[in-house]
Amino acid sequence: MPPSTTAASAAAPSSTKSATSEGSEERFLHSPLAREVAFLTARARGRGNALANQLLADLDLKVRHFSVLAMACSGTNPSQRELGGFLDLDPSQVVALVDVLEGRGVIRREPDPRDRRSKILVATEAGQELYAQAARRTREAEDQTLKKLSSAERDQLRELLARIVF
Amino acid sequence: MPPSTTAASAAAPSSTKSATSEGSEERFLHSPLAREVAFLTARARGRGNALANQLLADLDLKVRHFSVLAMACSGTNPSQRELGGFLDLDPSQVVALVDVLEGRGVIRREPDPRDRRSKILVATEAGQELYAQAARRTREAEDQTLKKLSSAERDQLRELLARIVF
DNA sequence: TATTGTTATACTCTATAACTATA
DNA sequence: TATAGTTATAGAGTATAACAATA
Repeated sequence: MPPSTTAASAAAPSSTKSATSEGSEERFLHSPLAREVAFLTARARGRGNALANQLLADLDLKVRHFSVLAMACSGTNPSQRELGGFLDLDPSQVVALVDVLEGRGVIRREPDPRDRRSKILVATEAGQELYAQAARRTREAEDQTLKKLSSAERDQLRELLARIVF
Repeated sequence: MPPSTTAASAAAPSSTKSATSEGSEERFLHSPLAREVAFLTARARGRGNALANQLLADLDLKVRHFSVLAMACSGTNPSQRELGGFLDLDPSQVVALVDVLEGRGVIRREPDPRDRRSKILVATEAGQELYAQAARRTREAEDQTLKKLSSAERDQLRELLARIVF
């Protein structure tokens, strides 16, 4: 998911919300916009991202960094270019994210035997451990996000989403 | 998708992509990340947003403006605060978006009889027309995004997404 | 001639705080 | 005292162009 932007606001304390703002949700449920998949996915990603960023905060990670770390831990040995393509990240963004994670010693840039221009991303020992902790938190975030769905419905949602994005 | 950000890059010409980047998608399909709903919704929102922004470009609209216009046309008479809550927009962002749309003469700020602090958003005649044209384009974008799904599957996806975000 | 990673830069989007007018 | 809208500002996130090394 990309990015972490809407994070803070969306996941912010809901304690201070006014009665008016709260009750209006129901009123808007039948608006045409509420039926658009684009709107629904945007909202889902906003909420999900916000929650995940919140749960990852104590590891000093954001979703965007987590995604890179996850791919470095996946055993697929992605090049920076490939990673950017998969995560919808600009090559320059990949550089910045990898710099941070490499600076923390959790991933490494390794030379590609097939192409000396390319750099393969792999996780270090410490990276695998950090990923294990982080993945626990993102699983918790997902579980909370999908709490209204049964196990079968969750699989169904995953399958439908995968079909439209791959 | 989200707002417009990832737009350009994601929807950009795919003609120049290297063979390596293209083929790697399949290799990453079995990575843990590809099974996370957060990742899938992020990617869906990114692609959808990019495509919608592209199709709305000739109307000089972006998804974020379209969303505000759509709500102003919905007959639900949202206040700016309510709109921000529904669209996950900061109050200050709402001001900026409404300024633009009001400047174009497609929506109006009307006084709230119940609360003189609040301002109700409604569409003008021109706004309704612009919305009609824009909605045609977003429907086209959605149709293209969901082209691999049957009608029943599309409804199912909408229903599942709605359950987790409302 | 084209591509990978990199850097620098600008632009968009988002978040924060402070102000006003109402409540 | 709290809320709606506004303003100004800063910060993330993202996109663009140009460059060196390699293909």
